[in-house]
Amino acid sequence: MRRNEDKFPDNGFEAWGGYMHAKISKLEEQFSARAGTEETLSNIFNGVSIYVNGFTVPSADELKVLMSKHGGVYHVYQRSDDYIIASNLPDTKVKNMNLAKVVKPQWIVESLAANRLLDYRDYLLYGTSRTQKQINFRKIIKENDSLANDIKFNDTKQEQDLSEIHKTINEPNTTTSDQKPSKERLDNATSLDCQEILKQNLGAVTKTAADPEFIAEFYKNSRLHHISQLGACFKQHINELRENSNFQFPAREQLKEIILASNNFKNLSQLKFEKNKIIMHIDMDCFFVSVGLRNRPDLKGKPVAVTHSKGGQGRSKRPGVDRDTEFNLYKQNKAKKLGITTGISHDEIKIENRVDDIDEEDSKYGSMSEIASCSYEARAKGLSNGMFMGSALRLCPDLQTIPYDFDGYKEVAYTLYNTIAQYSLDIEAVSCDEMYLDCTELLSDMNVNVQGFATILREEIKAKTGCPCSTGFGGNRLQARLATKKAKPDGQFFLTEDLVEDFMYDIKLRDLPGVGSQTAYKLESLGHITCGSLQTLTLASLKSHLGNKTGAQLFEQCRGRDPNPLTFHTVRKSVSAEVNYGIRFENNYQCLEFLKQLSAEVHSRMHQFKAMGKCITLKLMVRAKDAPVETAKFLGHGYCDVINKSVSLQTATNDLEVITKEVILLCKKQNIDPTEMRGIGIQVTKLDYVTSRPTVGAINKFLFNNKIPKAKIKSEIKAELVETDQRNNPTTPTKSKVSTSPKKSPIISIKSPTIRKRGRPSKSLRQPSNNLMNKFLQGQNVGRDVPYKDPMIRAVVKEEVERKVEQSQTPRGLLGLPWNKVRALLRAWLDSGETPLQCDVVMIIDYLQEMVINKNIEKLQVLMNFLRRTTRDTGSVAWLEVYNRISEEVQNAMVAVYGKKLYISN
DNA sequence: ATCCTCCCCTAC
DNA sequence: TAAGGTAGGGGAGGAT
Repeated sequence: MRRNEDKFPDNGFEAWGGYMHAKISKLEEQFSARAGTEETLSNIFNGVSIYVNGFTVPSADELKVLMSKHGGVYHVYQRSDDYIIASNLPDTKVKNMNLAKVVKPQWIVESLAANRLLDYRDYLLYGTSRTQKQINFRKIIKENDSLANDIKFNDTKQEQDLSEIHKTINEPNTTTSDQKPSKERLDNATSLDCQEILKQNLGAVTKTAADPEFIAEFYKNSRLHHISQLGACFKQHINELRENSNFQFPAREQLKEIILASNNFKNLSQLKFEKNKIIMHIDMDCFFVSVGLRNRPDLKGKPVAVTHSKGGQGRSKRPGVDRDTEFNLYKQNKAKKLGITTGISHDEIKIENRVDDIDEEDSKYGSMSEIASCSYEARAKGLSNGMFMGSALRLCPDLQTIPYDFDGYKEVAYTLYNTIAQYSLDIEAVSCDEMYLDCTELLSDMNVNVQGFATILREEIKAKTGCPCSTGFGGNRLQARLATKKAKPDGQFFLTEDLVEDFMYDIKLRDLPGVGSQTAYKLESLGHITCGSLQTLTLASLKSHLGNKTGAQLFEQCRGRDPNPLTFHTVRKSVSAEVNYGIRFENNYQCLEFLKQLSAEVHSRMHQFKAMGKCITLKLMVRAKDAPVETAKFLGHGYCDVINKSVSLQTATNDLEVITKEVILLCKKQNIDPTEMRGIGIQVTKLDYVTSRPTVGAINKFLFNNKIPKAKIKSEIKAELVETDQRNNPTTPTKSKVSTSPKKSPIISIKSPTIRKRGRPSKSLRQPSNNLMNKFLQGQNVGRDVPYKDPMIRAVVKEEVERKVEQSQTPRGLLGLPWNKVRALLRAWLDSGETPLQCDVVMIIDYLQEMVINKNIEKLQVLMNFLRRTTRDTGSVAWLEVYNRISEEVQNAMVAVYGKKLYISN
């Protein structure tokens, strides 16, 4: 029995042990009861279980009946081995699901028609057909055509080449066992393409970054890449759920009913009203392992690790490898740094720790594959995530390894998030397997106590995903998180207010979020290991040792306090891609090609997030002077110097050519021998957001070709902001010329959702408070009788203004241009006869709304009249639509600002 | 004072 | 063999 349960003896929730099972079996009982009334007609679907996702034809109910009549199983909750029947899935779902078993309902229908179970793979919703592999094979050739300058394939030629390649591959004695295939083989190949294909299919050559397929291959296998991508993905998912939700949660009602219906559960009702906030932290237990064990129940209870390595001995030593020298460099560097400053890089400590774990002789040639996740049984033997397999095997010779299952992680994470989302959307996504939930409102609404809710939720998650999780509760995010740590594995813990002080006293500083090895080391050298001990330090002292912010944060944290609220909506601030593995160039050409590819990767991500950026940073890892050329870890980066160089553009861009050009320029400036490079990264910051395709619209072209002096724009924007700020601060006298109703002005910088639902600025303004704003604006007839006296609203206003000031440091779109210039631009745009682009329209709307907000009504009238006349003159329907939309949005802005539409005279 | 660049640190 | 990514917070120190 875990300690935390001892602290909370019988409060009835043990009875919940079977809650999910009860719920599921009840639903399934109903199903079989109903199904049982019909006789079984066939056994076509014997051994097949389905889960229906969304609207289908036949409907879920019909499918249910069909399954039961023909020997199959219908699940109300999705289980891991279910076929998922769906006719279409929303984009977000598609992104987050393992699509390998998402099947069209036709599969069922046609199987019935054929009176046998057809191959589901022919009915995959997003399927790659079974012949896909061959198609890909040809595609490689086509894609690489540009490289094969002189040789063009026609179809027949392709066939010949392919069969030749197959022949080559299949001849046993031609496969080389060396690191490289024999030179002659490559020279005999008919083209560069064939060489590539040969290399790939022989598997004899390991891909390095010089290979055009390397980035894709690397990312496909990189755990860190997946962790990072999934995390971002679920943050976005929550953003979207919140934007599209009506904040009704049917699961709550369901739960309430079950609670009411059952005597067993009555004592779960919340007896007292919890007046403080209750934050819940949910974290899956050793996530990767748990997901992997779903298919390997035989390994449950054993020490298990997820890794690329198969667990066998590492290969024999490669020539040139000198682990001692390399590890010593890390150690020396650490010592050197410690002598001069307390700062030590994360990486070195990480490596150093690993080195410490390794018995020199034993592990000199052990596998350097990293452990992504290990089970609690393995942890008991001293293993930890990130450890090398070599040292892990030494500590735990019977360690079982299982491979990665990235699709599985995604699927489970998706199920996890959607399960929680049935109860509340006050979720802060931390990563694919971890989140915070503000359940204050939820608990009082459902009239359930904390432990009861935790039990229900954990049961439900386990039932749906097959994976255990732990949850912690507390008055703030820090407490919730520490509670989870105590609860693990597969437990729950409520850190109540009265326990906090004692609880914090023994918490290790290293266990505080934000305190990593470096900070912990510094604190340790100050003589502090635990929170209790650190509480004796003064705020000033902490600040002087760790910096202002970090010091202040730690001061609060070691007392169990955490002023940071949950953030439900996230706005991305940078986009980057980096590869520090497999970087081995032979010449400048390969390096350049790689830079181009990596730029394309960043560009495509920017495109995906609709982001434009102003600042481009290139990060290079270069072999340090004394480091061995051959790294200890196969194709690793080894001991390196790191260089960061950035360039600030005048205008935000999402243009691939611009990015590539700047990146190459930055790289060339460093003048580094490409053969010494070990890692490359590209980051884009100072983001702006667009709604359009990255197509350069007419206005963008205009802006791009007519570079506006930075200083000028900056000063104009600053002036504008000062003005806005003043108007929005009730205590500051307003300077507006057209002040129709001064008391209403504070609300105006908040653009109503209808005004700001598109366009880049809306993104930055759409913050957690937006929901509040939404409700407020919808419920209150904005502009009539402005209730900004409400302190809550005022706080929101202030927040929005501050954010606006912060976001508007950079000029964007048309803002900052004089109105007559915009008029000229509009004319040129209309005259050009080009189809209006969404991004341009949004920019115009932004500009005009800005005029409304600035009460620049006269100039606005001129522009609107001009726009109306010229639109009429063009006689274009597309333009008429554009005009109508612009007009509508401007009117909306007027309602928000003045409380009424101002009709612009002709 | 405030901003910018180049780091470092942390988290998953 | 092996797949050492990525985003955000923050600090030091120089430029303005």
